[in-house]
Amino acid sequence: MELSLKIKMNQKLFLRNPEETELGRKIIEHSIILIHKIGFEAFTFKKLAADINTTEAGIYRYFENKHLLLIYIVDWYWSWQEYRLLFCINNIKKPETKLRKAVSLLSAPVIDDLTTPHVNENLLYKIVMAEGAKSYLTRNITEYNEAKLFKPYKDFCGQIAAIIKECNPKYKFPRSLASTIIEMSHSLGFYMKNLPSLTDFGNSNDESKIVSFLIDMVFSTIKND
Amino acid sequence: MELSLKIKMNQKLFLRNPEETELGRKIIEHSIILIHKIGFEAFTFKKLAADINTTEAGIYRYFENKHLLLIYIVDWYWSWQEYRLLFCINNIKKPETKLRKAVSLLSAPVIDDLTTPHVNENLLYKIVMAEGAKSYLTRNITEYNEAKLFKPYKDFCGQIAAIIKECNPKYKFPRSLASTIIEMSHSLGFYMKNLPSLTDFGNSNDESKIVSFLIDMVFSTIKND
DNA sequence: TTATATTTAATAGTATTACTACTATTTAAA
DNA sequence: TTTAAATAGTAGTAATACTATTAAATATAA
Repeated sequence: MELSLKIKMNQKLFLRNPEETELGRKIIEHSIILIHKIGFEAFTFKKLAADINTTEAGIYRYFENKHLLLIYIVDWYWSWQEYRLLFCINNIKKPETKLRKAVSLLSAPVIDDLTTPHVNENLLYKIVMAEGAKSYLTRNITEYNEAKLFKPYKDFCGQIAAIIKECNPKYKFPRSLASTIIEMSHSLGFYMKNLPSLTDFGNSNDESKIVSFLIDMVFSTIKND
Repeated sequence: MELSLKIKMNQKLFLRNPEETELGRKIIEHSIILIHKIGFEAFTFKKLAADINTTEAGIYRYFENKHLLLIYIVDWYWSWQEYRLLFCINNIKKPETKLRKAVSLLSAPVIDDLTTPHVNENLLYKIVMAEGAKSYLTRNITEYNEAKLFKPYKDFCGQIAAIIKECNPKYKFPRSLASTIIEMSHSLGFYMKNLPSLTDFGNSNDESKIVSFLIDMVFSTIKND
């Protein structure tokens, strides 16, 4: 069986849909590789153009600027994570088990999903960890939010919040706890590698410790009622 | 009584100490005002120079680039918060009370500290909320970390972790929990204003709800042993 | 088929940014 | 008073983030 996964993206992210042409797909594929390699600050459309044998203007026909391209790939990531989450908790009845799986999913290092040929999820995971916050830390946040550009992240947060509410319908702060889990699963992964003294894990590179910390915190919090 | 608070900053942050000259203090004062006004991305040394009647090159004599200036003011903020924390928990014996005070300190909106004439702490608090993560989300993180540029943030985290350990010496993840509190007190404040559906507070602008959420989470977590 | 739109792409520009090098001026020391 | 050290200003440059113009390819209509 050969599957190919396609995620429908918000039209306001691009001038022309990169999914629809060979050049567009190459832009996505190589922007992930290049941002991972040199970082978002040093990343330019000119360098990307050189990598895929097109011109700077060629890329501007797809994306208005590099920030919207970042939001595009970050949105793609959260949509993919939501799909993965729903897939992996399907048929599970116990909400506690679902929550445990969700936390593991977020903290475990990602391996490349072969149903998406032009997206390397492992690199994308690292980009979201190191640059993801920059997608919403912008002066345009209100405008972008009104255009629903942060919907995938919010939807994912909503899914986790719903599971938390299943575990304890009386718990007062399901959304805040959900964003805490999501945010910290990535932040602690970043800290562990770069600023290990902000964690209790050294730079052990052992993500299972992040899972232990978060699971303990989450279940203590929602059971304490 | 007239007090004047001075924080000793890491020498590697600057080429010439901005605390020591009138121009230097103006650079700090107006960079805070300008970054708050137009955001870190749009902020340039040229615009700052125009604001304080000097030249671009004049500012380059103090700071190598705008990113190091950002780290400077963010470092200043965390050093100041640590000083505030130690001041406000002084003479308090019960570690639980200390922890409660610490969380409130982090989430409450800051008012200008008059002992620091050239720093507007209220604006600085907003900058750290909206741009603070950019100080360490950089390709130079390893180099900067080796130069101890993130020490003030780590020290602050260490103080909170120590209080957590006082509350429950057996708790396994004091540092991770400390960074969670610090990170989320700011993130949730930002979300509440900009992406309210990621919280349970609407855009009520009521920071006391963040405090309730965090206090409940922290004490549930450390007591559950 | 030919003429004419329409789409697509490459070239060559511009304003701004992030610096650096050089020159002039002021201040301080010998 | 001379000289040197510190400070400030001017004028550049390479790169960035775009935009406007022009050229080529493709599709459609007469």
